[in-house]
Amino acid sequence: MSSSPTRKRPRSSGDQTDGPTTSSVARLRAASRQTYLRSREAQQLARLGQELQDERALFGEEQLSAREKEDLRRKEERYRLAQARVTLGTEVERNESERYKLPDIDTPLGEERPKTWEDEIARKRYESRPAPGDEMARTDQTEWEALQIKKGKAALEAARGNQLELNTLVGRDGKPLPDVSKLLAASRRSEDGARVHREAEERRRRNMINDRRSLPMFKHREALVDAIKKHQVLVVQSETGSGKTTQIPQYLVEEGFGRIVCTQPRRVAAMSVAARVADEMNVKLGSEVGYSIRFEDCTSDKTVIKYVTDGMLLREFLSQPDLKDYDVIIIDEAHERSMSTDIVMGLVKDIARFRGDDVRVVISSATLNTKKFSNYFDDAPVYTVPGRRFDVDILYTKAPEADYVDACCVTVLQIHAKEPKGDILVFLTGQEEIEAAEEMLKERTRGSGSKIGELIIAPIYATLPSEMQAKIFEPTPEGARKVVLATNIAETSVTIPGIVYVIDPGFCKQNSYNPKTGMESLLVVPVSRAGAKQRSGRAGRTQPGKCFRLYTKWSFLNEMDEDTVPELLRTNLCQVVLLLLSLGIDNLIDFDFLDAPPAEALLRSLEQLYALGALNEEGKLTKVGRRMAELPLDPMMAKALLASEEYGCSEEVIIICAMLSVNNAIFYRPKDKKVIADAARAVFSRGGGGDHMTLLNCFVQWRDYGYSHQWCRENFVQGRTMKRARDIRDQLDGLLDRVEIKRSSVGTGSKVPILKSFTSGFFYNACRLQKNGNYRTMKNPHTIQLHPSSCLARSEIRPRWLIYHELVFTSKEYMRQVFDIEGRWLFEVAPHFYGEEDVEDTSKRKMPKVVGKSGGRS
DNA sequence: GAGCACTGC
Repeated sequence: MSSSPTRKRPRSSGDQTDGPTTSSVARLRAASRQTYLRSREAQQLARLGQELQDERALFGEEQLSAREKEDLRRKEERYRLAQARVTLGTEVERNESERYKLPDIDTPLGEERPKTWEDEIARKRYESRPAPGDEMARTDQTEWEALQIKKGKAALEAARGNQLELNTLVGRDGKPLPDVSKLLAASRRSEDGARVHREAEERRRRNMINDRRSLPMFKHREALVDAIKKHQVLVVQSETGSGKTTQIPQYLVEEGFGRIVCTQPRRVAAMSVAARVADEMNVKLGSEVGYSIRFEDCTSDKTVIKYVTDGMLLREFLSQPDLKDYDVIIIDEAHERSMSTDIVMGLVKDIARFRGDDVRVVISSATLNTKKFSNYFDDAPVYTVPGRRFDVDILYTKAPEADYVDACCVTVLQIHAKEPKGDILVFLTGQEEIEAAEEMLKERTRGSGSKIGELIIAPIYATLPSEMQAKIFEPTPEGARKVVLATNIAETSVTIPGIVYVIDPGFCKQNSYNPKTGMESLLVVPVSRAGAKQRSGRAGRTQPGKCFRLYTKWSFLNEMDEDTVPELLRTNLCQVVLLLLSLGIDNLIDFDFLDAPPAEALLRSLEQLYALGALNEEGKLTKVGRRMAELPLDPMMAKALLASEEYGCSEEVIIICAMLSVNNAIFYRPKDKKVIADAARAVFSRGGGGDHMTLLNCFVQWRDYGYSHQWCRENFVQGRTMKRARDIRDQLDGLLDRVEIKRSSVGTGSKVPILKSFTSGFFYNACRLQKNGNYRTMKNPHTIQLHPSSCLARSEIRPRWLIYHELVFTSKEYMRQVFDIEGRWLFEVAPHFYGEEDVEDTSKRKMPKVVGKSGGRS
């Protein structure tokens, strides 16, 4: 239709600054998708039934392996249950008494309540945590992380093209094999086993040594070590698969360098790389080689190579501003430009000057744009090591695509029909699109099952429960093809084996922060050229691949940004500013950032910190500020926690802070069980107090049930997320002494002190009900909506005053995580911020005036 | 009356 090469899309990056303008095409698309999704829900059950029939018809019982049979049986059971549920359907409320309930655990006073199997599991899990430093310390990680490590190892091997190693991690039946260490333990039971194991172990070691020697990095060993000896700061540029992360630290140790720290942007990477290096060096993980991540320090006095998350290293600056414990600091994956990496680089640049020849710095990046890093570090030399990856054919469309979800499905089907064997990875922006694409693909492959091979559809996004995420790692059966529908989680965080084709529509959801309004926006924007390259690279990990870009080459060259805007330039800086101040960096405007954030964002952060009492009039850190900086929380939450001491409810407040820290991923809401899931959730909201008390009730109930996984399933709560909240709660609990907060609890039924504590931290986020039913913020008057996920969005009564946890612009300007307060609390907790006249109950006096005026307002 | 990319301490 149009000859112009612009692509139709819901919102382009240009719209961001123009405010919430939506093109009519996008509106229509959104509307039709809504309708589609609604009708889809009704079809869901019928489809499951159909699926079962198909499966029975396609593969008779005799062709199935034991595992597939088991799967089928489960599916049938699920179908039976789902059908039974539908007949109950909307009568859930009334039939409450007939539904399955957890056994009553109330017991007479003074009696210990009987141990249920959940308790037993919780206890075992707890007790089985190995001490730090244990071999292959698989400590208190979630299944997801355990899986990730396996995957990380497999990916590492796959990147080296070593099929043998891969097979030792994933068996032929697709089940991940147990750890080497577990195999070892098992085989030790017999003499024979011990011999078999020894031989296998020797073979494995020989292979590993050969592997190390065959890495591209190996040829550069001497030159690289020399360069590091010669130059204080060295930038190493190399593609993934060259072995830089695992090899450089080993080379340095072999050459007699002292203690080495290497940062990683992700926890799992730090753990899996450390495990790999310990294995290669034939030492116990946690001894000479270790890792340190939040909740888990797996290092010892002997540790010479330590892998840490960049956020962790940032925290280390607090206790050791010159990092004198380390002789070499390696900043890996610098090209990702995570917020912590950027700050760490700024601080490392500083200590490099301060410490002089006593420290070595290596910046490691995968992009070609290493010039920037080099310039930043006073023209440090760049050492380039070629990577080892396979060619990827890049294909563009001739004309822009109007509906990229549809275009993705068409491309998938084309690949499936015409291209040789190999799995497909599709990048979409979010859960909604992934679900829509999944449906579309299922619809279109229905009935063609026998003509072309089976198409296995596997979605993956961060909030998908871990059991379902595991599907993407299952090997594709012979004759079938797997298509993975992913968010940008698959760009960096997750590596999926066997991908040969990548489909890239060129969009992703990106968060950006507006310091003026304090609003975050989560909008669909075009990816950068660097992002597109990253995506296409996912096709060439194990063999040559193809990448289908659903946009024109012209768009790629002319419309896309070179690089993704660094995170530091599009986030709320309060926490960063507080950290830098507590490191004694007072003049933030002059701090040497790789890319300096807008001065406005810095000023707004300083203003907020001042309002919270973290700074005094001179902009110097106060005692309150120093205590706040100790807490791994957003300053507002940190303030709420400090205030909780006064209100005698620190126990409750740390729970809520922990629950707020895990991102909106607590309540799971399957499409086909919305009603039940919502009902389960509503129970936690009884007793009022908004979303904050809902979160507290949820956690407390989970705890009362022995942190049971079964309880989570019953209540549509994500166990993985709760586990994380518990870890954060425990960490905060451990920090209470350090920031001198007494443990205190208000017990049940008393919510006012808790809400007042949060008001002390979040008074800036107060808003008031307008006559037209909307809410308007107190500062920077602005009309905002209650997010539909809030428990208050459903209630009949609209509270006069609300405080929100965060403001996010998606389709509208929404406040998320909200609780109701009394206006006078604002004056009570923040008299420096609100006048008495701001918060007095003006309903009687001013109402007529407001009514008269409200017609012409936004 | 209607919705949540991804990390990290």
